[in-house]
Amino acid sequence: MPELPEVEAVRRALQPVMQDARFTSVMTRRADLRFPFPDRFAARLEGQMVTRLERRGKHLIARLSSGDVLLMHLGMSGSFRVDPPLDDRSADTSGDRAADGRHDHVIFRMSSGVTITFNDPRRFGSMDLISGEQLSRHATLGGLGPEPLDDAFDAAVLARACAGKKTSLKATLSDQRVVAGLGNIYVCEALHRARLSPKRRAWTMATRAGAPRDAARRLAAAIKHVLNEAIARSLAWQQGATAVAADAASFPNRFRVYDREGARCLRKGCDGRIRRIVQSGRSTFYCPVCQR
DNA sequence: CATGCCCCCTGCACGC
DNA sequence: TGCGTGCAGGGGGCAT
Repeated sequence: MPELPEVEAVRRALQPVMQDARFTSVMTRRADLRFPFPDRFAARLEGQMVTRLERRGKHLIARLSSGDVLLMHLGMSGSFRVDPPLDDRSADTSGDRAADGRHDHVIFRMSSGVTITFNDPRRFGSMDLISGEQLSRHATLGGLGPEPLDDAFDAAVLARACAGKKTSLKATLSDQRVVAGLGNIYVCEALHRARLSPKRRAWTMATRAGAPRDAARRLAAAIKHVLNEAIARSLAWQQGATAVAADAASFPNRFRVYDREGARCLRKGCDGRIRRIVQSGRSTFYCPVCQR
């Protein structure tokens, strides 16, 4: 389930092979992912150079020399695979890669000779091609909240976003309009690190007498911490893998609460056990002892 | 507007 | 061993 850290790791892996390279050929192997590919998708990409590969929340944004913008989303199961030019490949390519080509939906051949393949079993991912003009008033991207790793995102910003919100902290942090890029896993992790209950009402983070409460400070810091840590881990893992992986949950033992129902809380001095509840139809993992 | 819920889809962990 | 069932979740859309 790629969230911000995994998408950022994918961006960094793709950047050297995509940026400043042209699309030599583009092949889609079905008519849609989450929604249909736009008209003339391949034709509009071919011959264009990627001038920048950016990330916003969980979205990948490739700016093209034509002025168009290629928007990519990994959904829940999307990943990219980078294959070197044919004559550079070793004879034995069996083994390490997710060899199932059944879900290879898009194949980019770049002017550098590399092939970039988008694989997505569940097809919750998407690709869209829009003009730069459309990008500036894109409903979803335009509505995204701040980037949590930017300096501009701090306790005061978070507190302001929480002001007046009657919903839970879990639902609030999962809302991409509040802060961009968090998903189920890192919301759980950040709340645990900040010692805040996922059930707590969001408005309790709001400023008091103009200053952010301690809880808001802890939460903003915890969000940054868990994301930075996860990015480092994703990058480290990538080094040893052929696939540009995007499945956070496939890393064993990397979470302190997520998917640890019934296990001991890992906070030093806490003897709680991790509980699983359902909020907005999704699993929440937390420690009822140290998270208040 | 805010909020909650359903749905899309497939792989996988279960239970029998 | 094989089959059925239910669950996982990002985000868009819709009902309340």
